[in-house]
Amino acid sequence: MPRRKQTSSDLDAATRQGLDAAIATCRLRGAQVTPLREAVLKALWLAERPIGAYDLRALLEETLGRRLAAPSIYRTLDFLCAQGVAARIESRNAYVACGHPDHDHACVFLVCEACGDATEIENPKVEKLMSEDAKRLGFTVKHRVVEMSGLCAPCQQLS
Amino acid sequence: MPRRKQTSSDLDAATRQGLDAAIATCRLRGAQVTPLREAVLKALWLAERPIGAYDLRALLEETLGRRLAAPSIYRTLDFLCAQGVAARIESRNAYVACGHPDHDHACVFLVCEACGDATEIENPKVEKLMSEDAKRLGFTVKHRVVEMSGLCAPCQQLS
DNA sequence: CGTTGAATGCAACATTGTATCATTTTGACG
DNA sequence: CGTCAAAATGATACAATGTTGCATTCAACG
Repeated sequence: MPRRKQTSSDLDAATRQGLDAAIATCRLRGAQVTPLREAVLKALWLAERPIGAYDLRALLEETLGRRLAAPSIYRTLDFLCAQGVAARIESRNAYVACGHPDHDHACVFLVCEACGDATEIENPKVEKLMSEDAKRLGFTVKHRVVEMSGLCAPCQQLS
Repeated sequence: MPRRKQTSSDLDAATRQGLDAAIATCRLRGAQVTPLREAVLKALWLAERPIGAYDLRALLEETLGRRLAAPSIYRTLDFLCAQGVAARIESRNAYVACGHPDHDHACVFLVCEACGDATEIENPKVEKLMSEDAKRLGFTVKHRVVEMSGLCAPCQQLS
């Protein structure tokens, strides 16, 4: 009987790849990837869109078959965001798996108000311009939030 | 005894000017500027930095001398944000008076983690690049959130 | 005036996020 | 191995933020 990785056996190819890459990224940095952290990250990947901390908790309680306290969720999400393998969508109080964990970057999110989907893009020029603005003011940037809300292409067709 | 405008008699010049301009902007659009809305906007200007809805309520309860329900505050803030004379800082759950109400624009905020001050800048290039990204994806943008958190110049000196 | 839609008041509640401390797990080291 | 310290998790309670629904008041307009 062939042995398959427990972690990613029930995921499609792209998801498995992203998840495994994220885990590898954390490990390379010497960060502990505990079962809880892995489960939360996997749930984020499976959700495929931004999901609130409490919804995420409900999902996990289902799949893990046990109760999960709010602080555990938040701590884990903080960890994942700090590692760059997840991101918080500020305008939605929600979290999403991040597809580009390796290089330090500012994600730009396009969040559809209709379907809730979030598309993550990168735009180095935007980052550069923002950095220049900050530098001109002598401001040291720790974190960037760049989000657009509106209607995604598929949802516009429906209206 | 000279008659002075009640609204802005106890404000410095720049604040009075900004507040009056914001009120004028709303009126031009046919929006009602009620006493509550004016009081909230004035409090935002006086605060000079992002302030949470409940802190704002406490301030107003003090100056107005009466109780103020949470929904009243939120409705008023929603109105002011919709008019473009205030803005919500998503990464802080806070609100701030907006200095450029007339032209439709995406504000960029630099929020200092130490002193809490928020500097509002405009960068048409950033807006343009973001719009282009959205257009390329067929995404219709309704709202933009662009924020940077970190340390402002004065606060860096202290460390 | 009276009527109508907008704005506000009010109570209760829902959601989101934290503080604190006890307990368990992990990793390093002798 | 066994032990010890640090990290991670569990658990309870609570704080902060935001909303729903409905009653009431206000203001514009004929």
